[in-house]
Amino acid sequence: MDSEGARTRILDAAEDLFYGRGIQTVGMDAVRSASGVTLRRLYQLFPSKGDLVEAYLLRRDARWRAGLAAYVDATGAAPRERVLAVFDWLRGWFEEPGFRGCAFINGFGELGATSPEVAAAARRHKEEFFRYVTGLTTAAGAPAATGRQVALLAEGAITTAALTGSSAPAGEARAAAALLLDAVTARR
Amino acid sequence: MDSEGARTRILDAAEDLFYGRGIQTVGMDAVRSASGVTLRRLYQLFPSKGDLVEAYLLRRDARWRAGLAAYVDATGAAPRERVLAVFDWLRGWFEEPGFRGCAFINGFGELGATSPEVAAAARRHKEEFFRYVTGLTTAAGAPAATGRQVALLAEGAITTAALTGSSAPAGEARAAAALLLDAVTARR
DNA sequence: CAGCGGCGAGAACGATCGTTCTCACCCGCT
DNA sequence: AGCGGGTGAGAACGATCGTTCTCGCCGCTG
Repeated sequence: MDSEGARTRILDAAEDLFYGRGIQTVGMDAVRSASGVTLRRLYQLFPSKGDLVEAYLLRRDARWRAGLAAYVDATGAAPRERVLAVFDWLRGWFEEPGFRGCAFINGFGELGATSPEVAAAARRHKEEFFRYVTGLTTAAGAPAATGRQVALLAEGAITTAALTGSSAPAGEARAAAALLLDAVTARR
Repeated sequence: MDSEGARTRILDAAEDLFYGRGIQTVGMDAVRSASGVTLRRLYQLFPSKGDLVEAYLLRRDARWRAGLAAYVDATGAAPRERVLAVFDWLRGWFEEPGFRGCAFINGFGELGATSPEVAAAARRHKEEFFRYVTGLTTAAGAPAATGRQVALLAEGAITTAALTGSSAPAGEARAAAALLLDAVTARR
């Protein structure tokens, strides 16, 4: 019963439930029974549901972006291929069982209007993602505007994949990104 | 108190509230007091909250797509400019006060996992939008794949504009769409 | 050994929400 | 005039949820 283990057990359960069913839909009791922890422990570690939601989003943001960066780094390819690797990673994500879109967009749609914390977490996540993609595209010799356009393609692919349940948008977005990159770096 | 007038008053209030604050956040009583209708009338016309939500999404889908199509038709320009007009219309939408992203993506994030009706409505809406955009791009001489890519750009612009509160994504997506169109129709 | 502080399990509380019911009232018909 | 059916306003009901409290138990300290 060390409190560190309980913390991650709780966060694991909360992530499964919040991401899979929505935040408002799952009650604290569901988190408790899924994590096997007692209700008192849960409230000791996360004094309110808002705190738990914030911790869930924070950890998911860090993991998501670290996973993407690790994949891109592992390709070790040329700058242009590193940009396109983002979409390969997205395809893999889309095909994971239980994929249900971007946790931050979902959370924003659900609570963005009523919870400033959730709205801010979603904004930070997208900001960091845009910054990361723009870093990749400028390394490939494209202007910053191209980075934002590539990020828009990724964004659209994520929500479209979630709605349609297909991973095809990853490939379509990837092809569009390649076209954009080539159109803009050809003048080197 | 004709029932037709009550119906639209209720739907107007429901749209304001559901879109502005989220579906689960607003109770039937809020819809009642905002519409000025009695609770009994409300349940006569919409026997359950799910029915009201469905009607809200249905009407919003029809209005949204009709507004877009009317704008594009009013430009009356060449096929290529008709595609780009979509993004001009999006910019105008983004700048409306109270803009909070796509009602269907928000609803899907909130209830997609628990309400098959909401999920289906969101899917139909995006399908119709993709079909419309693809129609515009094929009229401009581009293959169907380009249509889907342009739609992905629009999709990404919508959610990014909602999160950042800026209408800039409309312009960035528009420029990217122009590039895609030109790259693909140059070989005419 | 006696007492005490913390823990697990779950009941309890107060608020909210979707939905239905009560009750007084008014309208049109005979 | 009298009556029945529908209406408006809001109370009431049952369920759920976030949060806290109770109670019995265990291990530690003097």
